[in-house]
Amino acid sequence: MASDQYPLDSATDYPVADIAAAWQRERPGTPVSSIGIVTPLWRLAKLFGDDRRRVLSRAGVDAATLDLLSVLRRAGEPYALTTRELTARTMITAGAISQRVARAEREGLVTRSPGSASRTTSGGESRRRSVVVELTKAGHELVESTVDQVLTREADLLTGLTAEQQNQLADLLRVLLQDVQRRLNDHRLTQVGEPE
Amino acid sequence: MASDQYPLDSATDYPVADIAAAWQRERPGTPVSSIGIVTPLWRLAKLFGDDRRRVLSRAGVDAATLDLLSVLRRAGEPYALTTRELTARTMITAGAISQRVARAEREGLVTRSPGSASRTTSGGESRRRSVVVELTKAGHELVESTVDQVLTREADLLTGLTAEQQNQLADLLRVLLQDVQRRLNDHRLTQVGEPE
DNA sequence: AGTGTTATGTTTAGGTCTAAATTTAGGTCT
DNA sequence: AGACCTAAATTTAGACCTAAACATAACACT
Repeated sequence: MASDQYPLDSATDYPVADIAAAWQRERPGTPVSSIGIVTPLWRLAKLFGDDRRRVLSRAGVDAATLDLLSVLRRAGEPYALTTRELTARTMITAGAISQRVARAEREGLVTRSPGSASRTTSGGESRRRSVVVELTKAGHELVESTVDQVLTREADLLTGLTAEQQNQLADLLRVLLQDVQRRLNDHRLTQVGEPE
Repeated sequence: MASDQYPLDSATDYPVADIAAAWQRERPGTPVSSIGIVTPLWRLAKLFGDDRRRVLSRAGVDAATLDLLSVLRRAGEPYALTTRELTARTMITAGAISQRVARAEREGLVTRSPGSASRTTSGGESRRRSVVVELTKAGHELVESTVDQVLTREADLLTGLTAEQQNQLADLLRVLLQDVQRRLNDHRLTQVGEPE
């Protein structure tokens, strides 16, 4: 049976509201105000992530690799970016990019080549050492054959909200994301712990 | 320098809107409607998760362990639950729970003991074999000393939204979460791929 | 009681990530 | 040119997770 393994229905019986209530009961005064947002945010991210992984496993790819390929594909011709640019667009560390690229290269989905001979590109940005990652034919095809499937699936999962609700939600998330990013760039943990 | 490593400012320069636009440009017809919700959802979950991890690393705990301890703490006296109950409340697989508990036990934060002699508990639920995980004094103290810190920090990160916006967002997320959970329980991938 | 079934837990293999250490190439300065 | 500097990329160690295989205790039924 499958339901032994999958926590698909997990936490269904433990609504987010109960968590805040439990803290209040156990530790009156606990600042629970964030729970109503942060917890469902995590749960939804997990559900969407797990679902995407399962959809992609049929195509023989993992979500991390497809993410890499998608960034390259979206960049448009010639479907090539430096490692540095990949890091900037991907929310993961440079080390993780290295590993992603190494895996994808091993599978023939991308190629890696020493970046252009520098010599200050047209602009003025002195690209030091750089590695250019480029989509191969196989990589390109893999994106083409899976992206619509993934995005269609995810759109389906959102149909529980009306179009208007979806717009509202998207707006709120956009605003919050921007603000949180700004905050984290400013005081990066500066005042959280002890005065030093 | 630290900013080499941390992708804290990551994707700041690549707004979510650009992703959908890029797909439209590269592959007209791609169903991009979900991107405005799913992508910021993931980014926010990652930002909050990374931030929590950093806050907790000062206290010498990892987020996964604190999550386990918190569930036990919130359950109230006697701060003990079976592995099965933990799995139900935690959104991760039974195997992962085993590992979390093993780690926490190794650090003296919880104890594990063979469950009660079954004998159909008061209700009618015939608890088969079960393992009871219980918070130790050290585990209890660790929760007490970190929870407020974590929750306060997260509430701070949300202050970019007005109280009303926060309520709206929480409502939408609650509705969506419930609906997505229901959908995943029904057709678990049933009609996604090829007809078989 | 004996046998099969099944709920429950644990282990293992493989994959991914972060943070920190390390390597390497391009630029700089004298 | 030679020594230094430093950005960029990679490697490594450790943590965590899933999926699947495995182990085992309780139950049910004859």
